[in-house]
This record gives sequence, structure tokens and C-alpha cells, in this order.
Amino acid sequence: MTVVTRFAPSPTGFLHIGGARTALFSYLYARRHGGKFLLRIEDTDRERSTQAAVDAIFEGMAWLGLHSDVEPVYQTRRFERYREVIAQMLAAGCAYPCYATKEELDQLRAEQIARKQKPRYDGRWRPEPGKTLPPPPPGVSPVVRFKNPLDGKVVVRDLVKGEIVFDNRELDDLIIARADGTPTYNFCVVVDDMDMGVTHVIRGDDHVNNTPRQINIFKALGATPPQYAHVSMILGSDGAKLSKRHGALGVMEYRAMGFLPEAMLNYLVRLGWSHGDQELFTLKEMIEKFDFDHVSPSPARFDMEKAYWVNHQYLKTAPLNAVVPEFEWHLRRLGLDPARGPRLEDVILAQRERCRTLLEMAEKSAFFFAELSGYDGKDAAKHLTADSASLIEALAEVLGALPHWEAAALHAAIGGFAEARGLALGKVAQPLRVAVAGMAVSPPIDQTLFLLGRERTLARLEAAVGFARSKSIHADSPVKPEHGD
RNA sequence: GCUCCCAUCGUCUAGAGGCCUAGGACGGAGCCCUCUCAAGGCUUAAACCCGGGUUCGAAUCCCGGUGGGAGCGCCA
Repeated sequence: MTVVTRFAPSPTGFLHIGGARTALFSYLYARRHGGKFLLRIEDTDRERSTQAAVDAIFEGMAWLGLHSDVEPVYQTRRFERYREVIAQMLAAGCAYPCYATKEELDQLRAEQIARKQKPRYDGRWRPEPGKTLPPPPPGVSPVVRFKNPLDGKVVVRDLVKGEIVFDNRELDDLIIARADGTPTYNFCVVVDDMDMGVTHVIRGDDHVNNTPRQINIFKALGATPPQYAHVSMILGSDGAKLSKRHGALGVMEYRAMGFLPEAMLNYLVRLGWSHGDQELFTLKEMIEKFDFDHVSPSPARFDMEKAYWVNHQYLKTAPLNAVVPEFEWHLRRLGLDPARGPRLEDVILAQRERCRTLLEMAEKSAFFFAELSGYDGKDAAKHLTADSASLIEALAEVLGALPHWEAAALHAAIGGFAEARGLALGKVAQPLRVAVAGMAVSPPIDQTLFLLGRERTLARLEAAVGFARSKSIHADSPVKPEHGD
């Protein structure tokens, strides 16, 4: 039997981190077993489902690279089929019309809660041998309820939680079709999973309590229920349910934060699943190694620090052609023109070990792609002093005379200059760095100057000298003495 | 209230009765390296929720407690 898994989000919002992980697990499991991974849009709630959400989910799945094997199924396009199955069930006697009104049900529920009982339908319209039902009240269009078994147990052999036993007496007759004839969730899921040939239902563990009901419907339909794997939820870093406050962000928000999709997948797969001590997995390895035996049944917290670390590992080692497009995307997003600077590959190579995210990389590389708006802030105040002005000026002359603008030559020239003056390299490199980058942090100074190019470097050195001089002339506060560093 | 689920360092986890003096990773601390920031190397602190069983032996199995969570819609 080929494995068929599915991811079945309801389009009421973006693809969040928990959904992305269940989608990933479903995807991996299907790939692992040479099966199929399907996507189903559960949009029977027409009030809350939006096309924008559908698009956002597709966008997130596409960014992560979680492609389904066939066209997505939309529940709203299957109403004909649901109607057919409901008619069958009615005819077969495993479903029945219920004329109880919403008000009546609300009242029943309120009473039960007041009596500290579990709120549930009392079966007042459930037909039984020897039971006489009241005549249908006029003007009320009935809902259809599933006739759940009254006794016996439902045993779920869950792939992650083990055996879970439910007593049928705990279950009531759930509504499978609303008064307007539209089908409801628990029913649609069963019909869809059956029709799509789903063999493994992988979903959030907020669904465990739905599982026995769904199994009962499967049985009533004469179908074999699929296997279930209920994955625990992902909590915020404070252990509370993920909310907008912590990180119930759409996966695309993580793109904006500078994550690589592969890194996201890697972080997510390790949240709840493990393979010994291994932390980093290529997609291929995930597919080869993923299994439910090592999926933890307990909820996990989303740890931003570790996610950053994983992302950094990917940034450092990912093939450049996978990083360039994402880096370019971030540069543009910051209003920078990728064409107005060094080759992106070279910038990435120079920056990747000092940036945990692409956003950080783009921000720290901005000075390569745009002219400096000026020298302000602490770094300039500290390093662009009257003293350093003459230093930079002298250095500019040396560098300007260099026959070849290459990192090695720059390195030698700066080193020689510092040595000749009896200065530590840092004394020279830092003012230089601030002069060309506008800040005290950049790749190694020779690399930085090389990438920036001769023209731009010299122009910036000149500007920095001008700035330092004007500052010392117009200074209305004494220039702070330099502290050694 | 009822049903169901969960429980190892701060976090993610390894652990299927002896290999556990509880391992790895993130984060933290310290040292080294160093032109900045990083990266890297080394060192280090840090956990089996509690109580009963079962057993020669329990982080591992069972029961109870406690603490968290989910569900109980004409939502999905």
C-alpha cells in the first residue's frame, strides 16, 4: 500500500509555524515511503475562509519548497459529493435529521454546564427501535446528525502517542450537515480522506478528541480508517500557546527576518523529532531518516536563538546560488540596488560568518550598495578624530599609489603603514573601517576595501578626512581622548 | 465539570531496565585566537516533577499525586 499523506489547513490565516511543521512531517513521511503528499484546503466555513489566506498558504508552502504531488483539493468544490454521502447515510440509518433549534441546544448546554456535566447532545431526535419521535416541528429545517455507537470503545493506535482509548459513551451525535445543508468539518475530513486514499493522517494534537468520532464515521461508511499521528503543538518561548505576541507569525515573516527556507525546515524538523545527536540535516537526510518513532509526544517551545543558530549554519555552508536570490531580495527590500556594488557572491562570502540572518547581512552590507549618508553616531565620533584625519590622509596616499587593488596588496600596505608608524593594526584599521563603512564593524579591512573598490574607497577616505577636520574645527565640545582598543 | 494528552539541563533533545559519574546541541560563563564584529578552538555551570510500587537493579515499567495543555459549536 502506498503511503498517502495530506496537509489540510483551513484558509483563515497565513501558514504559521505549527502548520508548517505538520506539513513538513507529512511531506517527509510521504517522501520517505515513496508515497504521495497532498494538499487540501478546508474552506467549508465560508464566513472565515478567504482567498488571501489561500494564497498566503500556497506562498508559504512554495517558499519552504513543500510541493504537493497533485492539484490541491478544495472542500467547497466537493459539496455534491458530501450531499451524496449524507443521503446514503440517511438512507442507511446511520444518520438522522434533528429538529432541535440552536436556542434549544444552547439551553441544553447551559444546563449541563450548570450541573457540571460534559455538554453534549442528548439524542432527543435519535431514532431507536421502539422509540417514538415527536412530529417534526413545522418551519424548522433539520440538521443531520451522525448516529454514533452508544457503547463500546474506539481504540486509536497513534503513531506518536501510542494507544488511546475512547469510550463511545463519551461521544455524542455530532452534526454532519447544517440546517442549510452544508457539511461540517468532522464529516468532510472523513469523506475526503477516504476519497483521496489518505493512509496517514498527520496533524496537530488538538485533533485527538476528534479522532474517535472520525473513526466511527469511517466505520459507518464501511471504510478502513487511516493511521493517525498526532503531533504536539509548538509553544512560544515562554511556554504559552503561540500568539501574535511571540511567534505565531506566518512563515513568510521568517523570510523577512532573514531566514533561509532550508534552515527553517531544519529547525522545524528538530522541534519534536530527533535522530540521535544530529542537529543539521539536508532535505535528503530528513527524508531518509524521518520516522514517527522519534517524534516526541510532548509540546516544544520555539527557541529563536536556536533558530538563528541553525540559520547561521546554513548561511555559512549553503551553496552560493541558493543564497544569492534571497540576499538580493533582502537588499531590494532595504531599498538598495544590488547592481550598485560588488558581486553578491563576494559580499556573501565576506559576510556570511558574521551574520546570523540575511537581513542582518543586508543591513551590514548596505555601505557596499549605497553611498554613506554621512558620518554620525558613536563610531564616527570615536574613530574619526583630528588625529585620525592625518592618519587617514596619509594612508589614502599610500593606498592610492597601489598598482593593484587586491586584498593581499591592501593587507600588506596597511600592515606596513601601521608598522612604520609603530601603531597596532587596530589603530589604523578602525578609523579606516569607519571611514569606508560608516561603522566600526565590517569584514576584515583588506577585504572590505577590496570589495568596495579603489574609487569608492579613496572618495570615502577623503570625505572622512573632511568630516574629521570640520568636526575638530567646529567642535563645541572637546574631542574625547581616544581610549586604547 | 467531564474526556483525552503531556512531564530529562533555561530551551531543543539522547535515553526502549544495568553501557547514566545522565550524552549532544542552542543559549550562558571563562580562556585562547584576533584589525572590528564574527567564526573557530578549549574549559565550565546547568536536568531525570513528587510519592508509592515491580525488580537483584528504574530516567526508563505500573499506580497515585502535582503541574501544564487540548477538546467538549449548525468553527476547523
